[in-house]
Amino acid sequence: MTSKIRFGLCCLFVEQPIKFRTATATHLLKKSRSEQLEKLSELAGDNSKALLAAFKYCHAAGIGCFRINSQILPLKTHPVVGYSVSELPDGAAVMATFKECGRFLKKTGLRASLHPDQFVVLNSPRPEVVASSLAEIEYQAEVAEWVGADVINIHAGGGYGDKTAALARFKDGFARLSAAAQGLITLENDDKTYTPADLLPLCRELDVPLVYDVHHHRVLPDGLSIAAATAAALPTWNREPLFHLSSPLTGWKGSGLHRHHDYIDPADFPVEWRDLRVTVEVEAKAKELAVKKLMRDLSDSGRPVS
DNA sequence: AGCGGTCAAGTTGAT
DNA sequence: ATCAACTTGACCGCT
Repeated sequence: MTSKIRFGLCCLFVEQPIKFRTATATHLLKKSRSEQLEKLSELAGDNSKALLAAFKYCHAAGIGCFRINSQILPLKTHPVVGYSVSELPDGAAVMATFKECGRFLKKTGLRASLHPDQFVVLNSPRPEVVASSLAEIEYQAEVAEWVGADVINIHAGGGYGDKTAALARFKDGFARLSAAAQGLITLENDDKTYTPADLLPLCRELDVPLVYDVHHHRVLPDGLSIAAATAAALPTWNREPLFHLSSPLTGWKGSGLHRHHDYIDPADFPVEWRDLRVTVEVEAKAKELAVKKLMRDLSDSGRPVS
């Protein structure tokens, strides 16, 4: 049975009429500052309400975790149009709705996470990249505090031809985060550069949990079995462990390996995870339909297909 | 209403 | 050299 597994939905819906809005900086730059803030306030207000709807849907559907889009507060840390919520005309209402999301989370036991996107690179050799990355993480930590999210998951960054030096730089960047943000950061193995074996020593040293992405591990293996990587990842967590699962678009042979399928092939669900009490975020293009189908597939048979 | 061009940001690897 | 991929298409301006 999979009753102890909490499945997570990532950011979006395909069937539910729940939409998150955003804006482009190019468009906003044509407006006055007050017009910019008015527009951003409208988007932030809509998104805070959409987030509450997303939480309510997940809870009702038996989906145990929701990943919040980085653009929940659009362009929050943009160098020109960026803003603080208190500047927004409806800032107080926006914050109140986020805090209502937090109360819903606490009441229901739903979990929430954030995943800053590819532009957040704490180990970049370029100071301006690190600076913008720190700002983006601190913004997401603020949102996390309002809504009670307990994970801000990032990748270690680039390799730059010397992974040892690059991971040392990661530590420098991490040290510059606030204590609150440090307590939320997790590291995920990627499909290009950093394997679980690369990251586990760093995770242990910094007390940062490893988000074990089994798809990335299958694409970029390191000699660790799935069982070994799972067993090593679990003790890095001081809260419920969180893993990632997806299926390749075009099967495990040939190209297209890196791309995500609409749904999850239940055979890709590791048997090693079956009896764990963990969160598994489902990365699939069919979104809530894929999460619900996977839960159905795994419970119908009482066991993952193998 | 529909459609095409465009969108803040980094890094890697396939073509 | 260009560009798609990444957690994800959405928005704007034109017809």
